[in-house]
Amino acid sequence: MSLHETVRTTLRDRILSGALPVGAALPTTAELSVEFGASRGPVRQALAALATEGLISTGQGRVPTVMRAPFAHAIDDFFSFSAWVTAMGRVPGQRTIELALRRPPASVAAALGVGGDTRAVDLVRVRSIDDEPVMIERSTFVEHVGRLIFDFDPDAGSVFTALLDRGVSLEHGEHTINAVAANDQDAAALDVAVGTPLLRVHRLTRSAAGEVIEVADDRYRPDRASLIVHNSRTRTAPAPSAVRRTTTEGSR
Amino acid sequence: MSLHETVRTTLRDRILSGALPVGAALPTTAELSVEFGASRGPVRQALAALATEGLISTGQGRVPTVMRAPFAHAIDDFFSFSAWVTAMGRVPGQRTIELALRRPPASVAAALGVGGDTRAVDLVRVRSIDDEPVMIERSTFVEHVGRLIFDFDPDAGSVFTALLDRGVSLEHGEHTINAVAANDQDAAALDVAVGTPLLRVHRLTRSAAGEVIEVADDRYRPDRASLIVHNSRTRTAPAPSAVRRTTTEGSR
DNA sequence: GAGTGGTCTAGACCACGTG
DNA sequence: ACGTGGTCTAGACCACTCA
Repeated sequence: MSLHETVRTTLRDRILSGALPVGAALPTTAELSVEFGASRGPVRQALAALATEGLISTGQGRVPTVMRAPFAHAIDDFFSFSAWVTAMGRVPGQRTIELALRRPPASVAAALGVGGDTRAVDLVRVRSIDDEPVMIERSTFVEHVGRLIFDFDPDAGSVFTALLDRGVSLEHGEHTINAVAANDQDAAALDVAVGTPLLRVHRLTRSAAGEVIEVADDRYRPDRASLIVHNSRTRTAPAPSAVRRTTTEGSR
Repeated sequence: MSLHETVRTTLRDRILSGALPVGAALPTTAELSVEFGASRGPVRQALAALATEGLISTGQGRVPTVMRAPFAHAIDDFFSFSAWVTAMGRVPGQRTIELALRRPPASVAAALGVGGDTRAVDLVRVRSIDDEPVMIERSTFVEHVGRLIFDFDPDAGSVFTALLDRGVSLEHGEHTINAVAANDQDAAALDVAVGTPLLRVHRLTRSAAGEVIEVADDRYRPDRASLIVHNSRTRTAPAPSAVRRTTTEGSR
């Protein structure tokens, strides 16, 4: 692990453990440099990361202060339902409704960046926490990645990590969030009435090279799951939070 | 503007203008250093920021590549409805339904971190784009900030920027996102039927010092607005995206 | 005014991807 | 093998906060 990662995870652990309670001041960058045997560069990199996580508050001339404790130390688990649930100490579950290789509708093909006559792999699953259904996930993968799913059991665990293990690059996510009424399939899968408001997340997953790998439509029972987004004003941070708001009706 | 900010905004403008089309390779850090007369430090800081914005894709040994064009150059406008709409070239509007100084319910008082007998300022507004209602916003401010709102017209424009101008520190936002059915007031304000699914964003705004300034409940018509969240896997970036997912039923 | 974080430089080494 | 980005150092200056 690189030096700035060590500093970052160490400090996060101290906040999580209560050694650094909410409101407490962190050591100065100079002190941290001595403690970790590092120069100020890596230390500041670690603090900047914690600031954009929303754990600490920084500012010129001000001593960094603990703002809140992390739910868990997981961060980028946005990508993996299983990792997210596991990090919370709950038990994730999944039941596959459908796994098929077929020609996607034109809109999905366009999102995937493939021609209309190219086949793709559809995967529909119900995801659960402690055996209670929480989300219905409709994914479409580009063919060369989707074919890998036929080689393992999607009910066994995380498709995301299984694909990573097979060398698939899944680096960037673009999530468009809004609300929809449950349709017949949603209602049956999530055990709610038709028309119940659901939290809908439309996901576009890209490789490191920028190629679209997956297009997905996830629908959550809002009484069982929410999304939390933290952000700080740009100000001085090396990297801003990656949040943007948009209208649906073709804003550009 | 600091050097890394100059590099960042310049590159973003080039992507937005099409000078750097999607898929194009950016100049190497060495070349950018020469161009801007900077060392690699600020250049890398700028590239890292663009990567967490989701505009470019980076990686060890790989040349940074343009992934997508920004909707607009606005970034942290998550905080300001007016700034967001304006950045899209639309016309924001607002109509105040209520502005009152009163004792908040216990749950809100707790979120604000004040005692149950302390008064706070409630502000309920309908926000619109091009005269079409898009969102109903129910805010509660701590008293010493909320009192400032009585000094200006909340229908005139952005309360957010007006408060900033008066020296109020609004730095961190924590947004919890889910879906709800429209109640009577929602339905009337947004011109939808009662029970229509709405996108609900519960917002906690904090000062730089970590004090809670505002608690808000924003409800969007999902056919007119969505949220977009970009994130990349932690990997090498100096700062991760600040996104987290959570269950609603008291996960911690 | 003292001390803090924010910024920048110049140089170095390493890990990785591409040709 | 080469060039790339990723990381780190040592030192410097500035802007800001706080006592």
